[in-house]
Amino acid sequence: MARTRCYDKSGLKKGTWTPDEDRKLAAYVSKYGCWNWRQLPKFAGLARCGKSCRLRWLNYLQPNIKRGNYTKEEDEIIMKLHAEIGNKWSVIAAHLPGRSDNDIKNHWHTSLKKRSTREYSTSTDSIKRSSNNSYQANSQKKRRENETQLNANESFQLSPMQSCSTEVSSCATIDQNVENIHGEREVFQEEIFEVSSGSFWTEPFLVDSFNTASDCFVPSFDDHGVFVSPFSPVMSYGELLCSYY
DNA sequence: AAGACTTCCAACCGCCTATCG
DNA sequence: CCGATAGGCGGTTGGAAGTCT
Repeated sequence: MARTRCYDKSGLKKGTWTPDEDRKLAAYVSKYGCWNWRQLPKFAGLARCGKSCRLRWLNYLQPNIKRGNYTKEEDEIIMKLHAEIGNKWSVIAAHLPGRSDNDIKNHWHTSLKKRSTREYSTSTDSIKRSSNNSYQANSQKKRRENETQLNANESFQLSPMQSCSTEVSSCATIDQNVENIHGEREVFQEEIFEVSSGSFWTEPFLVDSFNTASDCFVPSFDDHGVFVSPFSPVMSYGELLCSYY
């Protein structure tokens, strides 16, 4: 399922994320937020590109992310929105709290697309019958699309999961105890990236300070070293990792 | 049992837009 | 205005896992 691990020309790692990388990223973003995705991996001790880190965080590591087990209601919402606005996965994701656009996209391509095609083919006859009203229907649909887009944008802005800045602020108010990750102190290859001298915004990430208390969300890990989300009611990242490792 | 084929999904890639100096 | 940089999005791919023959 996962891609093989390899390194690109600049020495950045590609492919499957290891539990260790997940811990580093989750711990860093939970504590400091995503202040700059391109610089972040450097400070988090990751040999990854910023985009890769961002994707990993948004799709798997961030709090209250849901995995698998789409409900009937969620399926219907996806089908309905897709029929209205097309492949606007981020907009659709804004209507499904806890679901990432990538996850929804995959779900669409793997199961809903076929279902949609089937339903479309069975309803073709009725569509033909109603073709006389197609012009009216189109203009109504366009209006709906605009409204949907506006609504989606509003909820997108309000969603704590979607914006970087809200991630930072919300993360900064949740309790942190990174020392409990894997039941041990996190040990990084790079002990200290730079001498600490000020606020987070000017201060490079001091990895060894994980054992200090702060107000961030803590990605906790159970005895087996798997991530346990304190938020997800459906499937924690720990459950996901359990299925892998 | 084993090879071929299919399904599923994590992750990458390239493009677009926004922001900043 | 323009170029550089960063974030975000949608399309696509690689490959493990499952199923079929």
